[in-house]
Amino acid sequence: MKRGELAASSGCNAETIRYYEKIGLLPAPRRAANGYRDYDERHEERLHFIQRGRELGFNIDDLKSLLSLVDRNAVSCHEVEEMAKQHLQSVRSKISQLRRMEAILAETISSCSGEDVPECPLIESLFND
Amino acid sequence: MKRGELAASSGCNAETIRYYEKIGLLPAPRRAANGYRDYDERHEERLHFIQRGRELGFNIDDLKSLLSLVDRNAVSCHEVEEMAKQHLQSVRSKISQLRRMEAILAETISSCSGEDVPECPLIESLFND
DNA sequence: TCTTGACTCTGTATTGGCTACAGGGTTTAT
DNA sequence: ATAAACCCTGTAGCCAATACAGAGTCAAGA
Repeated sequence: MKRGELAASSGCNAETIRYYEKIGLLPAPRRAANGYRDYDERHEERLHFIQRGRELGFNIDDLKSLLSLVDRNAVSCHEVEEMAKQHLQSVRSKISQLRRMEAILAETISSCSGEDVPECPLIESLFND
Repeated sequence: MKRGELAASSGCNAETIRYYEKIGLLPAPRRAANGYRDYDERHEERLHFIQRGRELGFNIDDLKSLLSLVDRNAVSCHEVEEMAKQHLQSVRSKISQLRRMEAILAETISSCSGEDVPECPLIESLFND
């Protein structure tokens, strides 16, 4: 499986795959005679893991730890749980931040006359605390 | 008002103030005899505007547009409303994405035994699906 | 008065997580 | 046979800051 094929099957950008290899997230695959990377299903699985993790907001270092746990073949459920809990907390705080933003935006928009007047409540809400 | 004072009064990092000037978001202030930047209340207000906007998730370009409307002294409420609406939409989509993450994380954590077993539901949920 | 520390100046490098490009080689389809 | 589409490498760029190096300036204490 060449890089472009893995990219297509995973939906991951082909350059990103090379990047993941460079930073040590995805192991370097064996090379075909022509020098092309040759991936197998294990790479596919691992890339999928990485993609899922990224979607869920784990950063590269988180994923390195998670994958090192996997690689040791001695996954301590407890360690993983701890990371996930911390992560859940940060997700929840992001949600509440965004909710505040949402409320303010929605409110100021609703108070907007939509006319060509110099008094725009949105602009004003940005100036005045 | 020197840079450090503006930084202290606004809570903005002093380097960030210089950065905002460099990218044309905050106008260059006049210089004191010693070459130090000398800010006035107008800079303070504008920086506050920028900070509020960034908090609300507007990016630098958004803020440039908003500030150019302000500077033209011809704020069209309608233009601003459009930007805010688009932005509100993106905020809402971020929220719903995070909600999904939250649900998956919460679910997998709750299915976690917490023991030192090699079958970790969280890890598995990242591999499978 | 001297000195020490805190500030300011400039330009540049670094961060994270990619993405894009330049300049070459190879494969595939027509 | 040739053109398009892929692959290789290394490097530069993106956003929104942040940090650092090396120099100048200022205010307070000994």
